[in-house]
Amino acid sequence: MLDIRIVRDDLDGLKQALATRGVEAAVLDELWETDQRARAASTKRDELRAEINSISKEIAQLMRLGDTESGNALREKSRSIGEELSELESKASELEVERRDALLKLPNIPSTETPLGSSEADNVVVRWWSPQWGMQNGPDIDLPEYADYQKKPHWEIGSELKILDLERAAKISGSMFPMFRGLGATLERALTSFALDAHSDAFEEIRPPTLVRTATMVSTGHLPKFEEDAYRLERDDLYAIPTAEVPLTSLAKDEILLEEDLPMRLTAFTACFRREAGSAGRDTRGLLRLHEFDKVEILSYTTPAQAQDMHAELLSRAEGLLQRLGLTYRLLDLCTGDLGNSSKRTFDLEAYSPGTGLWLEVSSVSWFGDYQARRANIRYRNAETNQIEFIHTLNGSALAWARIWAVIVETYRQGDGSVMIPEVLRPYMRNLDRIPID
RNA sequence: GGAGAGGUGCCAGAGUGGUCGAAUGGGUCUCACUGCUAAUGAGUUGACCUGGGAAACCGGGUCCGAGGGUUCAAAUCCCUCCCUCUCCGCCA
Repeated sequence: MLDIRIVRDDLDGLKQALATRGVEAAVLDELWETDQRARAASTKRDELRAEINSISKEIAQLMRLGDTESGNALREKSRSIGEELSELESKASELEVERRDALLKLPNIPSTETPLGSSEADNVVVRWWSPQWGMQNGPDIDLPEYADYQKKPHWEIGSELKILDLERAAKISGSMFPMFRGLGATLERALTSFALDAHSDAFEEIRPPTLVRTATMVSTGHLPKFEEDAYRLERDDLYAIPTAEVPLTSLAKDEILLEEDLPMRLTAFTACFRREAGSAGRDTRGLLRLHEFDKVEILSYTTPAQAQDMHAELLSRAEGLLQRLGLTYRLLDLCTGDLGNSSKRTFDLEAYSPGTGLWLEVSSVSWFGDYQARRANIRYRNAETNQIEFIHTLNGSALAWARIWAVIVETYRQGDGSVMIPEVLRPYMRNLDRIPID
């Protein structure tokens, strides 16, 4: 959520900033108008309340003195003001709700460093990395050479090795729900332990709930605008989380933190649920797009001053995992048109899938400024000024498993059809070195 | 799911219709006293909205789990919901 003061103080600047993400100026004009009316109404409401408050005090005094006659006269007066007041109260709260709803639907202001653009085609490839060539800057990519036996899509490898059973998963839950079996399931579990251990030097491991209240979804910006994307359990008014970002961001909801406790670093492994409404048929084969997948998330609460360094830290942690897994990836700086609603700046990491020839998004590392902190009402006391300020939130996937699983089985497929296990995972897989063809 | 008890400021805890943003104790911070620590004494200490002011600050409003209602007036009475605890039931 943006600070309403920006609308009041710099409407034109805001129009310009949000135009880069497709917000029309008229929307902001309307919000400005609503704010003016809301403030006028609440000022008037407060005046009437003040009057009733002081009359009530007078009545109390008169009654104590036994002057019931004057008291009753004042009662009558207060009652008639009360009628006027209740009209104003409902008008004011209507306007306040209208203002809040409009404000909740506005996206964040992009960082000045975020590249301008209107769609994912305008995202900037910053650098890429492969085990063969190491780190390279710039958008021009020479892919490592892949053998023909690596160019088999993971869904074929998965059924060949009996480690992925999409048919039976569909029987159980429908399409786009995966089921891993045997060493395929073990691989998922190994990835999880590997990642959580990798962050354990600085991050507190959390196992949060996966079903959350409406307010929790609003805090991160997933509601009210993206209702269609979430699974909802209507009967109990709960939502299935699309990412661990949702519960972790609300961990400190309504709290005032001490500056000395910042930055806070949290990591969590959860299943993630996405309806993927509107994306039917688009890159949905195998594990490319799922309704349910596992992910390890890293998240941080910081002061505004710490945010930039933390963004770099989260990014390098996510990249570090990809490198240790030996997977080719590239780093994208998302443009204003492709940026997530709540984000000021986002880097995506895409791993290369030799089996499909696609770059698969496996991590998204975002800086949200105080946008989510305002929604969740998470603040801290600035030790220097002693003022209470909103914190900044940042988070990133490290990493999203189903797609990583896919890229691993393709990348590490051998000539004989078996899949080599990346060395860093072997301790988590009973020291096996390969998934054999049986 | 059933029965009961409860949710008040940083913490504990009083307060059953007006003088309550709220006693008291603890904590915090400041000052005094003391050779140091401790102890003692005095003072201090909420958030949010809004108007004024360059600012310090001043005025008004809201907030006693949340939302609604009764009343001239609600922490206090009524309704709904949420949460916590105890017992019972069920259960991994």
